[in-house]
Amino acid sequence: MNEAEFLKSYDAAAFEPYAVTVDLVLISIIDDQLVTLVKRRTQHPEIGKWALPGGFVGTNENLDEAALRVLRAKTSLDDIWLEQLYSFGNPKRDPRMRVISVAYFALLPDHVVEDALKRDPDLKLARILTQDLTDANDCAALQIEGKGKVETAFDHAEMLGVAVKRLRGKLNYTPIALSLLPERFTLRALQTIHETILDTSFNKPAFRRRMLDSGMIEGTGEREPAGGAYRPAELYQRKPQT
Amino acid sequence: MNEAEFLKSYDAAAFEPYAVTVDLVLISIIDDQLVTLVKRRTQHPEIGKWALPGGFVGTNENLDEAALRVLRAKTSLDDIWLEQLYSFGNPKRDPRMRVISVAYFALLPDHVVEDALKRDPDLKLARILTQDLTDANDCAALQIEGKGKVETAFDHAEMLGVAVKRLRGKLNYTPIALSLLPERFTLRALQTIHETILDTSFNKPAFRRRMLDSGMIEGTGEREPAGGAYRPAELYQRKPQT
DNA sequence: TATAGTTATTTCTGTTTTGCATATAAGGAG
DNA sequence: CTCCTTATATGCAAAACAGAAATAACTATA
Repeated sequence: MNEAEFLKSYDAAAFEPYAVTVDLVLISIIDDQLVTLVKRRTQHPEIGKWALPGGFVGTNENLDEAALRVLRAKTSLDDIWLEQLYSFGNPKRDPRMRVISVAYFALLPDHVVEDALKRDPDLKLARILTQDLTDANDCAALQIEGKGKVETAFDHAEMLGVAVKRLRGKLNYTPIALSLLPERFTLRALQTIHETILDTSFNKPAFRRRMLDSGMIEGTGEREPAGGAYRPAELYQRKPQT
Repeated sequence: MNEAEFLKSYDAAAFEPYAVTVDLVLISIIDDQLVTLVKRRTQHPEIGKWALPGGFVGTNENLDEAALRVLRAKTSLDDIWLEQLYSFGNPKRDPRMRVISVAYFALLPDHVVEDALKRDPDLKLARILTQDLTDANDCAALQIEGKGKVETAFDHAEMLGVAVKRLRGKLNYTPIALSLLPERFTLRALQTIHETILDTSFNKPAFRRRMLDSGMIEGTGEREPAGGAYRPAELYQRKPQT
């Protein structure tokens, strides 16, 4: 379609009934596995498939507010990091009508996930299978409990893939991983988070140095409660922004 | 607004006449200055202010296609790098109606800019003033010729700011800067591009090494045409993806 | 009370990267 | 042929980094 053809359809386009929605990729790490919150669709279209939580953008709220509202409905929301991810507007992405969806992306510490699962019994936890996420393929697959791969609704597999890629990219130069941990944490916990997200393993002293030198965290002189039969680790915390 | 209140307004929200548009931040570097293409608004609202080129998303095209169509209308488009930037949906951003705008971001080599200015005589070149772009402020100001700062329409200053920040962020780990250069270029030209975008200066041998080691470019054995009274530099080109 | 087992933390050492200074090369002008 | 300018290569010290090894702190058990 060139510019001239487009202009002819201009008025129609401007008033075609669009819907604008937000969809939330709510990522956490539980038992050293990358997981996300999904709901099973109970209606057509895409009935039976797994979908990200989402909702329409309200008349008087901006996009961030809509995302926060949906997030607040799912979680108790104390200090959740949330950012806009990408917008999806394929004309065929929803067969009912033209829907533009703005995907948002949040990281939840595990206790927030527990809370979310309690509040909304339809929410389920799905493991994100990153093997399917390659340079050539932006989509991630999901696995629910031991069931093997499950089908994802609409273009939500693509949203998941973009979220994981963004997460991986930001890990190196932002304190984003701290959003997955409680306020005080051990270096081992932080390293496990990094390793799970990037699907690699790191040398321990090197990782320690990298984190401390980055200025994102600082030691609190305190130790973790001595539970196991080993030396308790020091607790660290986020360093206030410079 | 909580979930219950929102649900009451649900049906209305779904069919409120939204418009979805794309706006293009078309960045180039001319005479060692960061510039972008803008049009002066001739109608209310925001009459007289400077706006980014944009257009409605058509009924049967996805967001990328809409952005490409608008870009194609402005340029001869041979091998332009284009990516989605961010979506803006403040309810008050356009007083006429609710408009969700998906901002896209492209880098144009200077000959493409010349072409664009010829095709659309309303397009003007504006210098991007990055001094106004700080950690606390996402907005960039514009300057047209020698006129000093000009006023920007809608939330376009914010779009510009986000674009410059994205550009700066990607410079280090992607071949994005090559989009601003012809196919073959000298290392000096590439360094000037980097310096202009980041508003710093680099050590020459170090920059050379960094670029060559990054694997993004490779030498072509050829030299630039010997024009000035000095040794002609070797011409480099983008290395095909590994 | 000692000792083994486990993990945390620090120290040490060699390697790689980086910034900068210097030297050399290639062209034109006079 | 000499001078001037810029490109490119080389050399070196400082800084950043990775990994191995040593040490510390704790529990459990003999």
